[in-house]
Amino acid sequence: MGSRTERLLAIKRLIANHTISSQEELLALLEADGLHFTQATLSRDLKFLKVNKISDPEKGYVYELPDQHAPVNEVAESYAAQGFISLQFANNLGVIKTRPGYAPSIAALIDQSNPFEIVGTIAGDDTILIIPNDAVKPQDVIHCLVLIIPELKGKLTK
Amino acid sequence: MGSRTERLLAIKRLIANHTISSQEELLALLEADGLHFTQATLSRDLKFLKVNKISDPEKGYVYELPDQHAPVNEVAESYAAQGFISLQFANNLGVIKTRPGYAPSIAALIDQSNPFEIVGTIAGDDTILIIPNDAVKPQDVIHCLVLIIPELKGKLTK
DNA sequence: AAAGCAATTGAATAATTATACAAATGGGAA
DNA sequence: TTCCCATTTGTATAATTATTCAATTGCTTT
Repeated sequence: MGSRTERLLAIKRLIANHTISSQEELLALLEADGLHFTQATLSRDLKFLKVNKISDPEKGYVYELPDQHAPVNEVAESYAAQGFISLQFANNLGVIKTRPGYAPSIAALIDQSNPFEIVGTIAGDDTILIIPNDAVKPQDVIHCLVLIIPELKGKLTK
Repeated sequence: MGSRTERLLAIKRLIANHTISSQEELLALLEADGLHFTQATLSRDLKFLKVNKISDPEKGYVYELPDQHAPVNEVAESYAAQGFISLQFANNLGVIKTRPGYAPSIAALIDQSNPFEIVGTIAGDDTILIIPNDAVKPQDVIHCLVLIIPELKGKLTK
């Protein structure tokens, strides 16, 4: 079951919280989390996640998650954030309630950043259905949404 | 003389204008420009220039220049741009004239982004002296300043 | 359940990038 | 100039990352 997804989530979390400069190093952290696999797989995962390697004053180069925070203009983003009302989960499906008419624009933001955690969204007028990937838990979806629309931070209860 | 600097400038220019995914590839472009040296040197140069390698939909990963456009807040930037009057060169020294009192804040922006082309700046009240690196030509300094303060584009005559 | 197919993975290895070390180069100071 | 010292560079090699290929795993269909 969800082994690959679980691993991908762990990789994202580790890169977000640590300063890591090689696959070997990341591999060790994953081992410590009980996830056991090889460098070849990790190399493929990093490529899949579009992880970048950027200059770091301390460690030369370190891994960095791509900007989920898409290059969409900020106006669209704060407009969308304004329409957000709530997020709830039923099993692992997410349902966002918005002010009337806001659902499509918020869903568009999510679709554009296209995180692997979310397979797709369906927007009506004031409701969005979020379909998470296998083995992705509500908490992961929430984490993801905050990266996409920073304004949501705080509005999303755990 | 100025061979290293010339090479660094060429590397920046090539990375800015091409989509390059390996040192070997970059090396070939430099050869085409008449610059001849080895991969080891290139590796060191890329580290020196803090060039990043980021995910690219077409070529997997490609080199990207670091944001000279520093993480300073945009307010400071547009404020500074507003005070700019002119830039002139005497030999290879640059002199920026600003409205009274603006020199320090503009100089601070330049200092913060710390491009290798500029060794340092000295700001009075309405004048900034820009001291370029060996072999760096006015055109390179101009190119550099536009990256740091985009608002200057157009205001800077070649 | 068995067959078929696509997706995932590991082991081995290829390809790429970084570095140790020695040689060369480029200024100053005497 | 000559000596010294620091910087830069190439060669060879180490370290790191990507990929090939075969094996395995997971589903779907029959």
